[in-house]
Amino acid sequence: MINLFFMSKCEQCIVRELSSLKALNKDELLRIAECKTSRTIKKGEPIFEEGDVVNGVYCITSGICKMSKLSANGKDQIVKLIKAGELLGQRSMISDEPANLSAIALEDMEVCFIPKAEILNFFDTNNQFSMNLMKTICGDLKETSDHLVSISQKTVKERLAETLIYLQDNFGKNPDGSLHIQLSREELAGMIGTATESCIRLLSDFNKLGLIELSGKKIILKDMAKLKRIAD
Amino acid sequence: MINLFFMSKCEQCIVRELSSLKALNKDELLRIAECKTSRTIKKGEPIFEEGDVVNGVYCITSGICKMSKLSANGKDQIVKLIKAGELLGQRSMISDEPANLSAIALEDMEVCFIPKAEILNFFDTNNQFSMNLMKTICGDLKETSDHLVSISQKTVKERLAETLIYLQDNFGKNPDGSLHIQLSREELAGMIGTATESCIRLLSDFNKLGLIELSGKKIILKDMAKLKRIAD
DNA sequence: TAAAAGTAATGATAATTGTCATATAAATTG
DNA sequence: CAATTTATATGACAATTATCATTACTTTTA
Repeated sequence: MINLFFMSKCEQCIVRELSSLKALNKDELLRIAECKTSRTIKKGEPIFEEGDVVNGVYCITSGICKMSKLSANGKDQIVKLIKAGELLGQRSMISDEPANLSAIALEDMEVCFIPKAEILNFFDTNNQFSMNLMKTICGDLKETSDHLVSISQKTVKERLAETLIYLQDNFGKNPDGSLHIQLSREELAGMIGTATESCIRLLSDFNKLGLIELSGKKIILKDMAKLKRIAD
Repeated sequence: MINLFFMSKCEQCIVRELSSLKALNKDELLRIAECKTSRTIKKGEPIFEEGDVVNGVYCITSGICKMSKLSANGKDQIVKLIKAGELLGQRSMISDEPANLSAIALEDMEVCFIPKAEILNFFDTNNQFSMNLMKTICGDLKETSDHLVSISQKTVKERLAETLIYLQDNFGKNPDGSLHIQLSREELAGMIGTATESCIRLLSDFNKLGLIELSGKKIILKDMAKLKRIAD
């Protein structure tokens, strides 16, 4: 009865729908349900940090987190954002290395932890699963390469426009039209790779030009066409 | 007899020694030897270009190439360098997408092409091979993330020092002590993500400070300690 | 609710980096 | 080998971006 309960939970889980785990059959899901542990993470808290040994994979059931790295000058570069339905920690598990990036909650989160042994077992016995995992990581690699080229070749203004569009496209907007994802100015600066003040200044410029609207912490994209033109 | 000949060639191949292919057994190597095609690429020529459909994987038998992407402003960002012993085109093969980056020879190269069907077959039947491939791609992902943070957070001067050290550590030096890999100033600028003139200027500065020595196209690293300190 | 702490906004200024022009050196070609 | 092209180097200047200082606004905490 307890097993059925857990199994049903994993079966209906958003992570199962969206991630590599969709290749798992009922038996395999049952095994996960039996070994997984759930955790709640509060906004601002880490799931794991750079250098931690992560002996498994985290499934994001709800919430959003940032994957970032502290650089020598003390600034936090956000490499990637992760939302519900995705897995976390796959790379360091496969490479058998400590985490290269910190994962910190941007809102309250629910995550499930699946131990490494379980995942590696599926990797060996379920080709569709390993192929899915592989494709996910390849997708990450492409995204990161493109991000690298963008940071390297675009101006801060272009990157800000690009990032605002990215945030709306990937995390949606609230009923009032503002970006759903809540980033501080410092975090937004960390995403585009610039100083906080430069980021704030450009947001003000965009605001004055009517491209966006700022009300408190909320950002509303007003002129997508022009933003897209700036972003290239 | 012909098969034995080819098999022996693949068995002794540097790519077999160094890449994911080391997991293949004699039978599997024989199959590769039978289906592979070899090619010579001259310096400056592409193996494939951004957008090309690459229906397999290239083994680099000799030579070095750059993986780069043309950005909107016409500059070529070098994302990665690849040398003998490595595989090329794995990501786009697995993602089933056109190449995201161009691969262009920096010196004359010898490459072997292995069709996709063959590789995917090994992927399904040889767990060690798929694990190796996975680890390679995970390694690439880590490297690219770190490169991203470096480009985003370090100054051009820091990145130049870092890149010069990287080039010496990974591609060695000639008998006269100069960097073995031959990059034009434009390419070096494309690696560190800056304008060609800025790159040239900083090389001159490093030269005047005695950190490096420039003689023609050759670059000799003279003061590794100081270069490392600059690179952080 | 008032004080404190943190976050956002803006000005002033400095440092970094890019662009354009031009000179010099090296490589290629007829 | 001279002529042409290409790559490297440098100067002058402009644009972008960072840093530091200050103020205004929000949120948290006592």
